[in-house]
Formats: sequence, structure tokens, C-alpha cells
Amino acid sequence: MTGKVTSQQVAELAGVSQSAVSRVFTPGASVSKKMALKVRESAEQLGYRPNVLARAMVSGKSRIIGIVVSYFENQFYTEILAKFSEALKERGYHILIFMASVESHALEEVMNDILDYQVDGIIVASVNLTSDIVDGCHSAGVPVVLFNRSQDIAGVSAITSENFAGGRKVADFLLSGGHKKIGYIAGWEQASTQRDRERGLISALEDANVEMFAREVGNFNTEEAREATRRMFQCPEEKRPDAVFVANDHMALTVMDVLRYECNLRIPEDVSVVGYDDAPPAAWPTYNLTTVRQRSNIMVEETLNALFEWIESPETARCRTIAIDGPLMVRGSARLPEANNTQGITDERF
Amino acid sequence: MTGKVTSQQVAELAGVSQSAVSRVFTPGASVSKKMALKVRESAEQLGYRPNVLARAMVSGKSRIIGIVVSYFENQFYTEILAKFSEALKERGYHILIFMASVESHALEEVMNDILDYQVDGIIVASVNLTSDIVDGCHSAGVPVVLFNRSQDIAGVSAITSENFAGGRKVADFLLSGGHKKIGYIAGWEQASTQRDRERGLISALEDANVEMFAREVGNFNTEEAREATRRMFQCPEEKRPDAVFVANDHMALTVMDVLRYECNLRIPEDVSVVGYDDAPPAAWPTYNLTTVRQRSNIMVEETLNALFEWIESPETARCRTIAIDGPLMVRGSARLPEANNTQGITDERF
DNA sequence: ATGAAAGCGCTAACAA
DNA sequence: TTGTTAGCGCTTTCAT
Repeated sequence: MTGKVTSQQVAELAGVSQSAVSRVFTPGASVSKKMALKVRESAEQLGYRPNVLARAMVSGKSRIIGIVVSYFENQFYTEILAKFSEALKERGYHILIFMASVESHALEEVMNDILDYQVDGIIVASVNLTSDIVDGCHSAGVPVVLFNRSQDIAGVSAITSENFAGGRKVADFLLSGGHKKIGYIAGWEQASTQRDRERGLISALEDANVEMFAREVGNFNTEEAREATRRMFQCPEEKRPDAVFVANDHMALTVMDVLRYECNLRIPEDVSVVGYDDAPPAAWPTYNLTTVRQRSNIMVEETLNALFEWIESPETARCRTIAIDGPLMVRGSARLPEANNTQGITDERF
Repeated sequence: MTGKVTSQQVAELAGVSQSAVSRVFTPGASVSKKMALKVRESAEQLGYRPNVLARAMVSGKSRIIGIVVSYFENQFYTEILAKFSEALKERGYHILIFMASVESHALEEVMNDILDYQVDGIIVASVNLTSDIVDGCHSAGVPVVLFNRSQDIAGVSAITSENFAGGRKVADFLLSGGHKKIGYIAGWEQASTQRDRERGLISALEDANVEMFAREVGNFNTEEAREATRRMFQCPEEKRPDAVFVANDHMALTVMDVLRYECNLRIPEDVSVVGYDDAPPAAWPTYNLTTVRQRSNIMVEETLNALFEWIESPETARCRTIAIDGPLMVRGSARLPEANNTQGITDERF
């Protein structure tokens, strides 16, 4: 029944000034051993802990980072969120979380909500920003960094994987597996990740003089991916792709389910499937999905580096656009290249 | 480049007092139409938005709810988090998120961190509290409610599903499917959900004079569930259960994978599998898992009701312990009762 | 209906 | 090293 304990109360009990108490709880302030001891004892006794909000008001630092996520059914993002949470806790920060729908109108509201909390920075995962929104953040002095999206907006750092190269790896792998009829199930077409993966795919296909055999849009969500798969595969055999690259794992799982249980197709005997992300379920034996890994640990780390560079020295911080290379995880969902075909492929990773 | 805009600046531009500006942005304060208009115009022009932290300091209400989650790989909880997020946004609150490991030592730290942010309430999902921790919250005047755990601690409301009844439903279903050799893969044994589900199972088994055939502990995590399954099923056929109830879906998926890909057992021909939660992947055709549904919408709603009852009227609020009934979702992972056996079972839901 | 003034709990000069 | 003082941006009496 203590109610809230203030530094003032601690000060009185310890017989010192209120600011002395503040110093004791401020790392790197100058206090004598004796003072520190006295104060800590009284604080302990009363159950005192500094009020982070009050500290935030005067210091201008809330130690809160806002995170916006929009595809939360996608296990890749829940994994990412857990990693951000842990890494930020280590730095003494905490996460105010916001789930956004994909429409950018709602986004503006969400971003304003975030700013109202005086966050020290914002991480935006798989969301498209507008320069108006970014301007809003900048004029509030809050750095923003994009995770898994890259956009040409002044002053936002962006961390992605090498999506173009990833798309190429998939194409090369499929081609060397002898596939000629390669289909593609696209994600949300405004997403840079989607576009770059597709560009990579097409570019490698062109190099081999192969045309994309079929294309449908799954929009990164389960239901549309299901329908896209039906459109692509419920047709006479000669019009059916013998391989399909799906723009992310989340959709790829659905695609595999539809292929197996609705189309009665065997994977990889009848059709090869390759995804992108290496989300946890990709490794489950049922799916055993060949996919391009996004190296989430590194991506998270780089995102935080970029963000804290701005937070800690806004003057000198430079805007970064970083793309992390990731390997193709070769598993069982796609036909393997013939042994005599493998040009230097010795490893699981292509 | 506006920097932070204060109510003072808006006041000056509008030619009114700072407190007038405050009133305009305080729902239900007394301001004339003219004043409101003038102020809103100036505010708009400067891009002013009230500072939530400053407001929190004086009002004592931060409009932040702390949420602690510990099993984040479990899709059931990511779904829950999304639902809390949406429902809270509707009430004008936001979520400060904390991921906790299961050890209770770390928990105390985490809870203190949360309190430092002056949250208005705390939701604790699938975490075991101690009364010390709860006392800490109460003396800080912060209500706590347990989600998917129930514990005998004074002053904490708890919302769960009818775990005991759920366990019984599973047993009855398996029994009427003709199973006699029923195994159980337990969750973390300190968890009330785990205990209640198991008690329900055993109680119905006893009523039918059947003994539990095998039991292993999976601790609610993937790796231990995998090992538990091996221990239970890698043995001579006669010592092998013909049905297994797994304490939650997250483990059940792993169990199914091990059964199929390591033990070469068919589901449900060789062994029936039943889970608990009805997490999203349970409905995927590959798993098609028969499971007890936790009605997450209702559970979330009740959790929030309990929490806000405390937040809004701490004097009159009463502590609630609510268990929500949930149906058995009959799918394909467990053998169905013989037609002539079905005593009044007409529906998919048992 | 409006303005003046006090103060939420804290940090950060500034003196001493 | 310590105490004194002045705010951070806001809500909320209290006068008017």
C-alpha cells in the first residue's frame, strides 16, 4: 500500500536533498560512496524506483522505441519482433508496439500516435512510408528506420536482404534443376521486397533465355495466395508450371497445401516450390521448404545500429541503405540439380 | 524542422492562454465553439499534438498497458497479441511489450521495468506470478490480470478456458473413438492450464475405468516435445499408445511431424493426435488437427473487461476468475467415433 | 468560459 | 561532492 514513492520521499528518509537521490540513480553522476549507500538503503526500504516518464520529460529521452508491424500472421515477423525485443532490452530500451494494416491512410494515424509517446526512434517493418510521414517524424526529431523495405525517401535508413540477388539464386537453382516452366506468385506489388525478388528472378531467367511461364499475385496473405495457386494450377497439365517461386514463405506454405490437397500434385515430383525468408515452419519436415534465408540476426543488428547512430548523434549520422546477403537453403521442396549439372554447388547453400 | 511544438506555442499563435489550449484537447472540458476553432486552427498550422508523457505525469494515467508474453513461438500467442493490440487501440491505449523467459527470477525484473513506465495496467499471458510480484504492482496501484493462467493470488483476476472440461472432452472423444491406449504429452508442469487439462483427461479416463497408458513432458516447447514423442513412440508396438493428447497445439504440430517422419506412423490410422488451443496451423490441411478451441476473442474481451474495471473504478472492482468454454474442433488427426457409438454427437463440435 | 498559478517527478545547470 | 533552483509540457484548481 505504498502508493507511488518519489525521490523526494527517499531524500527525506535519507536526510539528503532530492537531487542527491536523482544523482544516485543517474549512471555516471558524481556521488560519494557514503551518499550512495545511504540513499540506496532508503530507496530500498521504501521500494522506490525512478519514474521513467518524469525522467523522459526533462531529459527528452523516453527510452521507448516504437515498432510498426503489418504482417503479423507471418511467423518471420514474430521472430523478428522477439529479436528486437531482446536486443533493445539489452540497451535499456523498450518497445511500444503498433500493428498497422497495409493501407497507408491508417499508417499516418498510427505514426502520429507513436510520436505522441515521445519515442526515441521508430522501426517500421514491412510497411510503405510516404515522405509526408517521414517529414512528420523528422520535424519531431525522431529517427525512422525501415526494416525489410527500401524506399527512396530522404533521411530514412533501410535494411533489407539482397532481394534481387535472392531472386536470381532461386532462378538459377530452378533452372539448373532442369525446370523450364517456372511460375511466380507475387507478394504485394507495392513492396520493394516483392519487386526486387521478382526482378531478380526475371533477370536470371532472361539470361537463360527462359520466359516466366505464369504469374499470379498472392499479396503476401494466405487467402489470396490460395486463390492465386488455384488459378495457376487448376488447368490442363501442359499449361501448368513445373516449378513455382513464391515471394515469401508465409504464402509458400499455403501454396504447398493447395498443391498437395486440392490439386493432388506431389512436391517436388510434379512441381517444385521455393520460398523466401526461411521462416521457422519452412524447416518443419512436412514442408521442408527450399527457401532463401533472410539472416534475421544480422538484419536486426544492423537495423539497431542504424537507429542508434541517429539517436546518439543526430548531427553526424548518415543515412544507410543496407542489403544483407542470404543463402539459399536447399531442402526437399524443389527438385535438385542433376549431379553432372552442378556447377560448383557443393553445399546445402546455393 | 518544427522541433517539438508545445501548447504554449499554440496559445501564443492563437492569442489565448496555454490552459485554453489544454482544454480544447481535453475531451469534455468547457470551451466555446469560437475558442475551439481558433485553437485547432493554430494547432493544425503548427502541427501540434499533445505530449502523452506530460499528460501522463499530471493526470497519473499513461494510457499504456504492459503485456508480458513468454511463449512467443506459439502462434496462439501472436494471434492473441494482435487482438489485444486492436482492442486496446480502440480504447485509446497502447501496448508496451515484454517478452519474458519462463524463469520467475527474470520475471520480477521485467515487472519492475514495466512499473517504471507507469503503465495503467498489466496483462500477463501464460506466466506464473508470485504474490510478491503482485504486491509490488498493487502497492504501485497497477492492476494485473492473468491471461491463460489461473493462480490463487489475492487480487488478480484470471481468464482461462475451461481447461478441465476441455481435457474431459478430449478423453471422451478418444474413448468413444475406441482408443484404450491413450498417452499424454504434458506442458510445463507448473502451469495451471497444463494441470487442469491433465486432470480433466484423467478424470474422464477414470470414469471409464481406463488408465493413462503413457505420459511424457514436453514443457510447451518444440525441442522437448520432440524428445517426449520419441520416448513415447520409439518402442515395440505393444507398448505404443494408439492415441495421444498433447497439452497444446504448438507441441502437437511437432508431435505429428515426429510421428510421421521419424516413427513412420500414419495419423490417424496408427495413432490419433489431439491438441489444445486451435491455433491457426491446426486448421492447415497438412495437420488438420483435432483440438480444443480456446475462444480467443471472448477471452481477450473478458481480460480487458476485468482490467478496465480495475482501472476505471479501483474502489468497487471485484476480482474475477473466468473460464470460457470452448468446443472440440473435430478434424482429421484423430479416429472418429463409430457411427453406432456416437451418443448424441451430431456436430463437428464435440 | 477563460486566464493565472501551482505542481506532477524528475534532471541539469549553477552555486557553495 | 552536495544543495538550490529552474524548468520539461501538461492538467487542474481557483479566481475572474
